Amino acid sequence: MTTPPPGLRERKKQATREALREAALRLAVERGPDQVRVEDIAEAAGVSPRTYNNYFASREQAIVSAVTADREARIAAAVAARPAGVRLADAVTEAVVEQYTDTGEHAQEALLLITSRVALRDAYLDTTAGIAPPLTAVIAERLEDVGAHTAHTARVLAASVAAAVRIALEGWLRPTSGSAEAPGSIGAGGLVVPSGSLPDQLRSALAPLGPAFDAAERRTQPRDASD
Amino acid sequence: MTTPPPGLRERKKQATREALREAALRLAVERGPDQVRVEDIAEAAGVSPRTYNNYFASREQAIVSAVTADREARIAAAVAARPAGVRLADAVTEAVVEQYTDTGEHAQEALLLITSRVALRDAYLDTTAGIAPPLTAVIAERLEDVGAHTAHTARVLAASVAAAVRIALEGWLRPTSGSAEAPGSIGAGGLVVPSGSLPDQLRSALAPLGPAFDAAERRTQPRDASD
DNA sequence: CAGGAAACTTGCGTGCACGCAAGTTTGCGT
DNA sequence: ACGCAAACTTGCGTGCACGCAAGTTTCCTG
Repeated sequence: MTTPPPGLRERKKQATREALREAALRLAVERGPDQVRVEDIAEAAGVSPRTYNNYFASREQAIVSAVTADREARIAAAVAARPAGVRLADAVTEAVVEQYTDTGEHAQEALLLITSRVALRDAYLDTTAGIAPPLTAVIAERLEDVGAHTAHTARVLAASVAAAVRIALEGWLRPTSGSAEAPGSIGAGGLVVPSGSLPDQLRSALAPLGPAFDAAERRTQPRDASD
Repeated sequence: MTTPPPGLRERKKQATREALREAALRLAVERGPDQVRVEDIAEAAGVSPRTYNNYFASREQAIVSAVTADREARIAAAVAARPAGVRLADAVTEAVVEQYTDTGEHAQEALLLITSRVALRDAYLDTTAGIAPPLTAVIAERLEDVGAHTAHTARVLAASVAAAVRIALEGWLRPTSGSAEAPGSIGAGGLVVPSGSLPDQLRSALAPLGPAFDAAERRTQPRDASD
């Protein structure tokens, strides 16, 4: 199920993707993000510029993906790894915190780079949307009910988590000035917490969703209170 | 506060934006979306192409915005208009349903056009993100607690609503047929008209968030159970 | 072990987003 | 009333996303 035959073709594809990721990040760090053209990345990875954006839709995406990589899959796996007894809300929260705080080795340097450019920051924030699909799957699995209604609920919850994570990240790397506030809207709580620790931001952003998770769990397993 | 003196400059700006919206939609309906260039829209609105995308970041955005227009503000207003007694979750749900089902006059034709092109469909879905900021403000106002914590909660809830709405819309116009229609004929044979009631989709997508709203409300007004 | 289909790469061409630096208009203070 | 400063428009140039139509590699089936 995981890899029946990995397929030679598929491995080359992943290798190319990885090469592009690495090249994009390396060049961005070396020269500064604005001095890197798609052509350069493609050349460093040994493919044509046209092939480059068969893999990435934007220059920023390539750089950022070197950091986010397979974070989506990791989060889902981390949730699945939690024992079935714990509150689903807690399982998700801890899994998210775990995967976002464990930045890895050179990721720190990359994050510094990312925060330095608005376009990169935005691309990084956009990656949060990517955690929804795998989260949907793993949440649906926890809500063992197989009804279509449950599937729908899982999807909404996963998307909400993604949105909350995005908000947390936005708050965390707030020191940026470029804000795209909607015109005509009143100051919607403009005074947000001066970025504290990332785990705290994540937890407090996810907290409001707790009751929604609890209710969803209760609907499918009302009997299971002390198991 | 709402309109001290609108300012002459600001009105011209809005007029230009409106002209671009209208021109974009009209041309797209007349010729088919792929036969409309930014240059055409700009010319029809009487501005330069460069000015055009001081207003819109993409061609699709201009077309879609003619339909969505000030839906964001309307939703927020609709929420604010509900009596303070009702469940916040219900207020939000009904406001959203109200504003999305009331398609308006010629919006039906436009929606047909939008569903016919993937790029337009995506742009339309992206507009759901725009309802979050005004929703945040109005939700925060309902949760009368002034703490920063409440502001944060409001933001997360608003973003979750936006995500849920997006999911509902995705499900609504799911029939993602290829629709590689030949240029020049719109509404020829690709009846992509999604069935299923949109209000139902919206309600069931928003339902899972109900408990989260309830909990948020309870936190700020715990005494008020039989008022 | 061929043969062929499906997938992937790539050169080419088009339209577009956006930075930059004038030029022009609006609005305000003196 | 006058002129200044900020905001808006716009021509120009650059890099990029992406459709299209070969050419090439991988994989499967008879």
